[in-house]
Amino acid sequence: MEDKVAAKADQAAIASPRRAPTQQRSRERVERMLAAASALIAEQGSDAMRMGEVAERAGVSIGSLYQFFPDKRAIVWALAERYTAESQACISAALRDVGDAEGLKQAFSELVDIYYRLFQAEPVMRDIWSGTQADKALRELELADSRANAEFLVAVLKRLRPDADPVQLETTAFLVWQMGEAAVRLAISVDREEGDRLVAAYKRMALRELVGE
Amino acid sequence: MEDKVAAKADQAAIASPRRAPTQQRSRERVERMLAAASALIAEQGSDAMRMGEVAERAGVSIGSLYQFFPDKRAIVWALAERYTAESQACISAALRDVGDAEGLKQAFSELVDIYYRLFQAEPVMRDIWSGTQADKALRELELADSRANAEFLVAVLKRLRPDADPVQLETTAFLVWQMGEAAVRLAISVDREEGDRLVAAYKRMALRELVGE
DNA sequence: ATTAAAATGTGATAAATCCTCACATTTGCA
DNA sequence: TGCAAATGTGAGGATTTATCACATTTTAAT
Repeated sequence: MEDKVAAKADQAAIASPRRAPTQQRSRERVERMLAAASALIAEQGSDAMRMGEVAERAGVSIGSLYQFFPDKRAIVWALAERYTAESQACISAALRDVGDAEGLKQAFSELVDIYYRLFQAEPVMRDIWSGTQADKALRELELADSRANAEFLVAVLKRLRPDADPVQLETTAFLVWQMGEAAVRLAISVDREEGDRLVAAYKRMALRELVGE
Repeated sequence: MEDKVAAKADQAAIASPRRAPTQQRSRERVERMLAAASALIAEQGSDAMRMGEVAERAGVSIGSLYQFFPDKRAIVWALAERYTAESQACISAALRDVGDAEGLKQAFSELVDIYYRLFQAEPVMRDIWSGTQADKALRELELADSRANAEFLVAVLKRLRPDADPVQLETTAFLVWQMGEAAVRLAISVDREEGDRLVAAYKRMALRELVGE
């Protein structure tokens, strides 16, 4: 019985490549697979993406695909991981040098804009982070990513308000960050004009919470 | 070619029962189908729910199931519609008699608590509104529901601040409402203690936006 | 260079699932 | 009563994921 539980826990944790490509040849092929998947997701969404089509477009057999990805979700996960790594670097850089409230306003506003534009321009990212809730592993990746990003925010807040309750700051930052992701997802699912208004409203709300107390 | 496009557009719009049950017999059977689906979703989630299992548990043939529901999503949609209808009535009642800022605080805080507890207690609702993003039709149902609920809030705000920009009020209410749904979904996906803190933080943030200006 | 082992590649096919359809039965009603 | 509409059935078509036994290529040790 314990085995079953352990196995289930692993299932979510593994997800990544079933077998790491060590040779040059296979590394290139895996790249082609990811590129093919990315293109198909952009065209039809990850749900409509077919493994056979991914293999065909990557110029490999379906067997090869499953050699490196244990299942369909693993491909999406792999793409999602790249996005989170990239965006974390970007966010960390943007918040690293913030020293006062005015700087936070600037940096935060800019980050929201970047995120908004990214979602508008990147169908793959949009698809992955919109369908997130359906996939347990992806959901957890997103939560972990969000927590990591919120930490950057917490670091800034601790500098600006050293006497505030740390737990309170953590909660606020995490909430504000998640609200931001939700706001952007919402904004891209309505028409452009309303989306812009919603993002602007979110910015005001978030900044009021972050700097004005 | 145009036919294909038209058909695809309809596909999302129809969703509801393929054929309305007019006789008593079939109405009862449809209820059994929905009850079976509800139970299975509570046990395993809507994704793992199998049409064959729904039919079996409802004591009907798979053919009967498809007589009244065009596809799997339609069953989930039907359940979702009931929840939205119920909750809209509840929300409308709670906000109808609000006359001043203090009343709004009370009513809003109570609504958030109810919503939070509902998500904790209702696995079906949790499942449906968490996997929302994957299904275009469901996503639109949720958006429409959210807009309708935001309207109740707008009505209150217009009473409290008759000189404010109506468009601005709409935007704020819609955003606040969506953030609330996101906050509750977030809260139930972390441990209880953190979830409580997040909901409390959301309440403060939202109320500050709604009444304090 | 030889060769064994490891890594990689292939595609027919097993398995799971959704949904349809031709036909049977029951109900409402003229 | 009898007929048309509504309802009920479940085997089977169609699609798609994922596996597996076997073939080929690469690595590295002798």
